[in-house]
Amino acid sequence: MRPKNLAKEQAIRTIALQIIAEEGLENLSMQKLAKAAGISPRTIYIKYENKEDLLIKLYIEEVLGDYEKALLENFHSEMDFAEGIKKIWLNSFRYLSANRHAFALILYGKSSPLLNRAYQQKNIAEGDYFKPIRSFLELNKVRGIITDFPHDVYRALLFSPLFDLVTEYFDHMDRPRQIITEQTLASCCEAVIKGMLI
Amino acid sequence: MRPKNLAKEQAIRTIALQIIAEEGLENLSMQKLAKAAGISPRTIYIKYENKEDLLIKLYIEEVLGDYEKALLENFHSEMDFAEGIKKIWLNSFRYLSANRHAFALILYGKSSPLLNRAYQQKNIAEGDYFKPIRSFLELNKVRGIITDFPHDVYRALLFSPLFDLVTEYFDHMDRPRQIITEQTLASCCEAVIKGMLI
DNA sequence: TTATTAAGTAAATGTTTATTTACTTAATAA
DNA sequence: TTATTAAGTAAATAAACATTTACTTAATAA
Repeated sequence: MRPKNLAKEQAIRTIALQIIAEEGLENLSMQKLAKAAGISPRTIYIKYENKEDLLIKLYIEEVLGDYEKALLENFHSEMDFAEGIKKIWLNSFRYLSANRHAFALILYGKSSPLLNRAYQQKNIAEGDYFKPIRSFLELNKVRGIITDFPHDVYRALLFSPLFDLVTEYFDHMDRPRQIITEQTLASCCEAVIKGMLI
Repeated sequence: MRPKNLAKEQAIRTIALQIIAEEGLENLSMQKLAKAAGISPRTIYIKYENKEDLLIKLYIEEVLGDYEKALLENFHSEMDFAEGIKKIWLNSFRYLSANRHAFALILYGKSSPLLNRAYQQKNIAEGDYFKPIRSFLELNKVRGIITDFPHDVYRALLFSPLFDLVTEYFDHMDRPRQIITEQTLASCCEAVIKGMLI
């Protein structure tokens, strides 16, 4: 039996993310992807059932999976609160700024009904969101270190300003002056920490 | 000369937003839109040059224009800081939760390169973002009430957790239990205020 | 060596796409 | 009343779309 060419599978993923980041999800077509990856359209269908399957697997398994791994590096539920939050922010920023094409698909995950639905289903199956972060917050809540908010509020405070600044970071990179730095990010992180502390 | 039927123009906008919210921007086609609006495809081209023009005008002029108006209702640059922020949050929440189809396009504004570019160009032409909010923040900064952050950080803290919670609010409405309330939002708003105060 | 089998290709499929053509309608201004 | 004109329609166009068909290739196992 002829073995799979893993470089081709990788090319499909890489080029798909590139097209999504540069031209938008609404301009990704199977033929364009195949041509840009230097393969036949049929080859995409060896691994993926159809276009929706490709997008969902790319989003859930590849992109979110990788991001989750990077996010939690050297993070532990028992860390000091401020240290833990700073670790998450720095891990996120490092990963997302080094993977701007992946970041583009993460952003689509918030707007596209297809990807959004896939994410909800994953959460129903695997639990709401990154477990170590959930228990970290729970721990600091019961210890009386942070205010008792619903988890949605913790998540909103913790991730959304960070994502917003990463977007801004890329926008500025494409223009003359670059305003957002790791230091800007750190100061925003401090504000978030302050807002959560009792 | 035959006069324009304004109801048809309105239908194009309303139905376009509905399709984007329910099926995604990537599944909006001119023919689907025309059929759903009960008009001929040609009629869309009376007002809009092409599909991109329709999307950009819908986003920049209709949706963002309306949101900006709603946002600033009864808001003044000279307001007390906490009062001002709460006003913005409540105005936003009221508008966005009453206009979920518009909100869907606002979310695409953050992911779609087409809409994102249009937004940048609007900002270059008209100034970075909502002017009264900008001067409100500037005023509170020079008065020593809030920490001196770059404006991108203010914006990230002020708007992105709010948007995140509105998304969550809609998600929960589609499922059995509704968790996010105006009160949840208010508690997140308090955390944001706390994080910004000196 | 050769039969087997999945990987992979090029080209074709039928459908959907954005946009246009050729025409009709409904109002106004003369 | 009627000529004019933009609004509007239905149907057509050509390109692009997702997916499949029919075939070839490259490895393994016998």
